[in-house]
Amino acid sequence: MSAPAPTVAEPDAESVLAPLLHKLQLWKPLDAADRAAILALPYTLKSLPPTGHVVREGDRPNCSCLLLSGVAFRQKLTSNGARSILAIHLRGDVVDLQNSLLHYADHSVQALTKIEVAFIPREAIIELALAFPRVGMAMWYDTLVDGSIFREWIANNSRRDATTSLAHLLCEFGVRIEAAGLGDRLRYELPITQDQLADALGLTSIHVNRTLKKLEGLGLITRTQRSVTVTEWKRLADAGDFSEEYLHLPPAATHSVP
Amino acid sequence: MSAPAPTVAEPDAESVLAPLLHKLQLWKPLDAADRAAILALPYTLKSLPPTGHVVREGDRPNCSCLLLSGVAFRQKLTSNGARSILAIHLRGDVVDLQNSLLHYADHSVQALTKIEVAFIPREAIIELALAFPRVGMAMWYDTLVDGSIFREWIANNSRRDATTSLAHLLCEFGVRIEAAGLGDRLRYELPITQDQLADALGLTSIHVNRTLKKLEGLGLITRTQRSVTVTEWKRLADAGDFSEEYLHLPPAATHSVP
DNA sequence: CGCCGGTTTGAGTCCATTCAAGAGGAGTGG
DNA sequence: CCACTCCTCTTGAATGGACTCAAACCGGCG
Repeated sequence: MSAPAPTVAEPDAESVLAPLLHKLQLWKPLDAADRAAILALPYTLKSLPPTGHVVREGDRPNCSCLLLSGVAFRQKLTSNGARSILAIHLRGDVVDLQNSLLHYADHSVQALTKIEVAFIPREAIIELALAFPRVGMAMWYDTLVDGSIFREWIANNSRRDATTSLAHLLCEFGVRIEAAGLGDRLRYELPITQDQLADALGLTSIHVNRTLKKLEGLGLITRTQRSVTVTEWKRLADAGDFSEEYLHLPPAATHSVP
Repeated sequence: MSAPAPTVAEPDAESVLAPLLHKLQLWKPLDAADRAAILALPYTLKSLPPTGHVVREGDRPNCSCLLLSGVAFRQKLTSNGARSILAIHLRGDVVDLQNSLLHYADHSVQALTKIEVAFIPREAIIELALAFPRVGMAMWYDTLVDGSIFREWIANNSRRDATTSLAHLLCEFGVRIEAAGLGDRLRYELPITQDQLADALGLTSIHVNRTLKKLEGLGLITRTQRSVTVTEWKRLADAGDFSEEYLHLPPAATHSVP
């Protein structure tokens, strides 16, 4: 690990971990030393094709994994062979703090699209958190927000019908894509199959298909190949019982939508 | 909810916050200074009757809340008037880190039984985490484990049928009660109504009732008034697709069961 | 004793599933 | 450029697990 120098050590070193820095600063300001320490984290780059595994359930990983580009998801398998998708992750998300810090992977993390990731040794993260407590706090906050989204998913998959929960999920994607600077909540690309949507909602892909058509019929969304475009935000949010407080985004992270 | 005024440590201060210390040391060793700092946290005691609110959805709490005795739960309401129970908490759990640190309560926390809680000002927790990074790490770990349980609940409520998910939940209660030193996984008291079980599983109380009777008929459990006793651990765990890795308990925390 | 919250049971209904089959696109290789 | 294949999407019909509605049963408690 190199010393946190104010000058650029490597031309692109800073830019590679920049998404992490951006994410951690969403909630709490960090000073120059904090920022330098984050950017000085050691890492290994890797590229994975769709369905490639970042980590498998049951592994004992010793690296965390920062998602640099593309979309990834967490999943768990049940004994009856069904799959449950637990979370969807975008650029800047640290997708494997949980498994790495806890020493045991209670779920898998896989690429949804082609992704690029940076593997960061667990020990480096622990040292960072101990030496720079503000950074540790920031990562803790990130974990708290993840937990908030998990809670919303429990309610979404337990107490909302298919139409409502699908609309809700589409809203969440829109807001998070916007917050990550990857698009507009009103018009974003969603590179996810109906099969995967079904596993994220606890439904069957057949019913997801029918529900998508229903939302389309209601004029809330339009669809093209394997992607969904939201056309009526307000009505979709109402249909999905969606309000974004649970994402705990700072005001600056989202644009106001009339 | 208003902030209870921090009180000066009393003679029995150490024993009051001891459950917190015990919980935080489950995963990582802490040194004497760390332990002393935890026990020196300011707090206000409060007792709540069943259904009493620790925090309400939409509040902006400035205190976290440590559960000293009794059972509490987190819940969210959906627009159709349904309730989703997101977590059950036992002695030693810090039940409101999420809402307090994130400044906005995305869900409510309520007493299931009569409970005793210690309110701890948010600022004191933040200062503790910054001044004693190992303690900050320990709290972060605790949040990570909470997240792991949330994930399991997503899968449980999405991809398991009523019989399996109920059996799973009964197993989780048993292991956690045992780990908290409150009883034996083979024979524990469960002060929860079928209505509440239903809201935790995304079912109706009527169906929970029938499913409980089914498990009883299979000889996996026996029931008395408002409490459940597990009689056949192994078979219940099999029926519930349960393995306790997701609880991330240290080996010492659970007794081996033949 | 009579209320009251929780439990139990029955009968009918419905949302989502299963089963089955066809249509559409994207990529591959001849 | 055209098969050919694979994967996903789409649609229909029948089934089923969980729900709704409704009523009776309990046990604790004022």
